[in-house]
Amino acid sequence: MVADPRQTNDALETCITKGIHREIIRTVSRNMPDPVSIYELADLFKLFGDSTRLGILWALSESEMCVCDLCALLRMKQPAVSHQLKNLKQSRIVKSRRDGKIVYYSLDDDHIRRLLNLGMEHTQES
Amino acid sequence: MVADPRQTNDALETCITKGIHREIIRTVSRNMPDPVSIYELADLFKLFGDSTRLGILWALSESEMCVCDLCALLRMKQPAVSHQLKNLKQSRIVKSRRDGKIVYYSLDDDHIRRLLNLGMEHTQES
DNA sequence: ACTATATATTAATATATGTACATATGTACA
DNA sequence: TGTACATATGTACATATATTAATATATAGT
Repeated sequence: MVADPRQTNDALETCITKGIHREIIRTVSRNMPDPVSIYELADLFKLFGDSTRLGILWALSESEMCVCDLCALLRMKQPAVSHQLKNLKQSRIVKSRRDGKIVYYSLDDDHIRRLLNLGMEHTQES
Repeated sequence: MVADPRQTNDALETCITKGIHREIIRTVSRNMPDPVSIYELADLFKLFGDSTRLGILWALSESEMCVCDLCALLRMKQPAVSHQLKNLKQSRIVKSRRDGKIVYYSLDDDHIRRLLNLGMEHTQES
């Protein structure tokens, strides 16, 4: 929960020693995204922050796959996979297409793949 | 919780109709990162998946700031800020330096800034 | 229409996570 | 060394989130 950064007038008095870095606070405050954007971004990352979903996402970054394939690959129960796919689809991280009985899932756009790779770069480097 | 994708032999039998897309599963399975990497990556993204921390991170992407500054900017209680900074620091997302009584925090490396921007790009575009 | 299979949904429970409060630690300065 | 301030930590509580099992829906083929 983030307070609205556009109303920081009295917040500047929060510090006991009041005037510390007032200029920085004002400047940063002007450049902060609005709270709604922060929320939406947090919701995006939240979905990346679970190894189950991340496994699904990584798999889909390699190839379009059906639910059944994902179950086999990740050794998960089908309802669990469907459940996570639903979350991911609602946030437009993955998309699906149906071919008869089978529903194929894939990443919604290339940002997702780039986020995965960039994140992995960071965790692997140190 | 992700099962070890290197042991998918019998998992291939999970589907009732057994042989669906066996080749895809084998190929993707070979390209999956090991489970530990998936976990670490999930832990990274988990920390991005909260609007409180994301506010802190965005602020720090604009400028190095002390705890007190962050409290004022985000209108949060000091222990709450410190608590999140501790999490972020443990995962090497932020780093700190002390100057007398004051501890300054900043982003640990440029991957973090790029992840923030890339994520924001994705949420803003649709 | 009936059956089998692939996927989706629902509800219950367990677990993880953030928050708030009290308190502790560390640093500077008198 | 004693006081004030900046930051850190620990615990309890509330809430969010994942997981599971049971069940429902949708589609294809007979």
